[in-house]
Amino acid sequence: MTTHLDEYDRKLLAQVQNDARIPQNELGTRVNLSTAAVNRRLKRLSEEKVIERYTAIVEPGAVGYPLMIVVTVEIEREQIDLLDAMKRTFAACPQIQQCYYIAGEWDFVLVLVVRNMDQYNDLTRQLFFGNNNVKRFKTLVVMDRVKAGHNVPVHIDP
Amino acid sequence: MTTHLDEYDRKLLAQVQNDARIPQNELGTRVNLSTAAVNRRLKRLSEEKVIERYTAIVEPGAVGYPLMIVVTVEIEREQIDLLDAMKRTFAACPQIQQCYYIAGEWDFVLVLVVRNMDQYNDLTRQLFFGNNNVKRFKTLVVMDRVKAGHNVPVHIDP
DNA sequence: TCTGAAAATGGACCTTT
DNA sequence: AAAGGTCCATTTTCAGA
Repeated sequence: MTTHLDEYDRKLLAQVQNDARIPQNELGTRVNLSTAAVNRRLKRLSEEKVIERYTAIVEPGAVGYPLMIVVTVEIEREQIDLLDAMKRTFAACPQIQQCYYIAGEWDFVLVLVVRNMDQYNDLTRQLFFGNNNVKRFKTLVVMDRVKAGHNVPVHIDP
Repeated sequence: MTTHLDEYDRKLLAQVQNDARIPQNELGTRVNLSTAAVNRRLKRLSEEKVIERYTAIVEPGAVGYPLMIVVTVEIEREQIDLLDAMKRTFAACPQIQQCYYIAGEWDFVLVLVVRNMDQYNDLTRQLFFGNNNVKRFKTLVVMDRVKAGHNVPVHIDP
């Protein structure tokens, strides 16, 4: 397990989740640390994989993927090798942004972006109709991305 | 609409989605541009909001939020002010990472992270049972985060 | 925490198409 | 005009004392 995170670490994480390009001296003034201390802490947080990675969030519409779709998938049999193959297939599909394996009525939730409905139809053929371990799936078309991101609350209480 | 993106832009976007901390001279050698050209293009992509923002991805388990849950929500009435109020409530909840307003059987899909089931129960009271515009909701507990991110495919064909 | 070297960013200016 | 390249000043990072 990770070394316990103190309040400085939490404040830093809150900041860099919002904006990863704030310079370390500015972070220092915001959280009341020297630049060097900020530098060491961020380095440690990356090394310990508390910070997994840094990324640029691209607006899908701007690059020609204006349509977002959530899909729930039920499979036929939860045989381990079939399951793993399925996970690999989903993970390898560039249009699939997120894939979660879940407990309950459904087995997978996918979040994906596509150019248009035609492309989504093609994908359903490849991923679902073309896979005889898929029992059924349900398509939920996103009308409004109200909130998107992977920000994790880092404060003690809430 | 945005100025058309050329192949350089697409290559740069692919790179910075994977790792936003690659220095611009390294990006330059990878895509065959000078550092200054890379700098100018990234600046433009940010200004045009093709790049929405830069962020650090934090591992939820490392900060005490090991449990991820997907929730589908059906509401009673799609009255515009009620809907907006609901969106604001969901957007303001720090445990909710993503909130999508969708067409079809359900009205919202939420992706959230919590410390444990107790905290999730508390949240359901606040967000769902405590809101009389929520007709019903379904809880999908994530067992495996197979793939997570917001990477958008940036290449022309696929 | 402070200091300084090395690295990275980003603007000025000139050249090419 | 639009975009690339080189050069250089400023800013940022990051390690040693």
